Amino acid sequence: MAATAFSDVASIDRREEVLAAAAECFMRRGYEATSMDDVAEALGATKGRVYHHFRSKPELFFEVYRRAMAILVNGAAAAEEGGGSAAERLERVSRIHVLSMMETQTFQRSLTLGADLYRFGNAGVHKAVLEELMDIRRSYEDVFRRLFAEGNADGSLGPLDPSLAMRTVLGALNWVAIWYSPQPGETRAHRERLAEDIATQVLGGYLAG
Amino acid sequence: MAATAFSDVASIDRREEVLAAAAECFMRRGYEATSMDDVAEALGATKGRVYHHFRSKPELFFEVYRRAMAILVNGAAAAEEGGGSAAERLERVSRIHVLSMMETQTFQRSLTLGADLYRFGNAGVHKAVLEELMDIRRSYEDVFRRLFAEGNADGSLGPLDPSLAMRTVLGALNWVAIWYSPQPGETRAHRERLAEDIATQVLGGYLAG
DNA sequence: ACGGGGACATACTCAAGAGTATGTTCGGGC
DNA sequence: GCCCGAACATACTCTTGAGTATGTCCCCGT
Repeated sequence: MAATAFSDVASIDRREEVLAAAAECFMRRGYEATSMDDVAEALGATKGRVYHHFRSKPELFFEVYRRAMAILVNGAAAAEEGGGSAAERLERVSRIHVLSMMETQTFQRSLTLGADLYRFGNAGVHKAVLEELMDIRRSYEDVFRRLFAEGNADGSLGPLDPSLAMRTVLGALNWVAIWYSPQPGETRAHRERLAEDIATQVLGGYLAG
Repeated sequence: MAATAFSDVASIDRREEVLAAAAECFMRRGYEATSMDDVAEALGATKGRVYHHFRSKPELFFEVYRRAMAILVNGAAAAEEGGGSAAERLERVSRIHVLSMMETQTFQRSLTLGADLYRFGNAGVHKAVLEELMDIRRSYEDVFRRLFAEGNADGSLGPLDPSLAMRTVLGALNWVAIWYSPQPGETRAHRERLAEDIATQVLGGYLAG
């Protein structure tokens, strides 16, 4: 049983490798431009391995997307636990968000690709799954919307339209995944510092003044 | 001669139609997923027409990109002419930027696609052209960088890192092209009002204060 | 009125890529 | 020691799509 469990873990790791390679490829070439052979080549393997773990290209992509969203949702939940004013919680959530953009960049990039895919997804990709993915996205965005509304109520944030504020703030934060490129010799402390700077600057205009 | 000139104008318009259709397709499906047949179908024509005006798919895309950048560059130049403090000019440039994101959304979306293409552009697409396009982009970003630096000097903007500020602000502004969807019955006045709101909110955190 | 070229349409070629069908290997349970 | 299934690799099929080659229409100058 222990051996079986160990084997399962190893198996999961192998699947994880495929997922990570796929995220890398999707980030570099986009969804359509990425071939299953590309993913396999990034693994030093062949298509057989990829198709062994994932039924199809859309399913592979959806898993990458789900993983990316899970990272964000878990991060936000952890950041909200500490309590404090809406502004304080918003600041923590934003910092973790930026940190995720930097440290799991390849996965996070797939979020934009997924949104594009949904916007006018042609046939082939299952509408239902995309709908589900967009729901996850929306509920995550609601975290920000709610925090802005709360800040409006508790006075820690200035008067504003929560939806518009959410969009501009998330825009600035998400953009990090686009321009950020990890520097050689960079430590986690560097990234945390950068994330703090960015969050502070971005939220500066929304604080109660 | 007048007839010839008139004919040229008509000819240019026909080319322009292809360009606009291509921008629409690139926005909806992305670069790779867009086929030349898609563009033709959007025109109610065939590939023959597309290839008559543009040598290849990359060249077609590059033209869309160049057009998008030209709109931004011209807008920024016009917005800067009025003079005033760095903060005032920055506010005007930002407003026009957002307005362009909304009103020429299909073209503006290609900018992100182009950047992605450059990041790890595989063979086929000419590296030299992409390099040129990125130079245009960089010089446009320099407008913002310079305005932040000026604002730092003239005291109209708070102390900040111009490069980081440029990235966060442009992130928030560019994101508009991603979520914005024109509403039926929407007028230009609505968009100008929205652009003003967005620019004001985004820049709020950077003003001297 | 006619010859030529611009502005397309039609009909191909050829390669790439998604998905499949069928080996092959190798470790663990009996 | 044998067998079986997980975890791949190999070798196909079949469609899609970029690019090309060629035909057609029509307007414009001479």
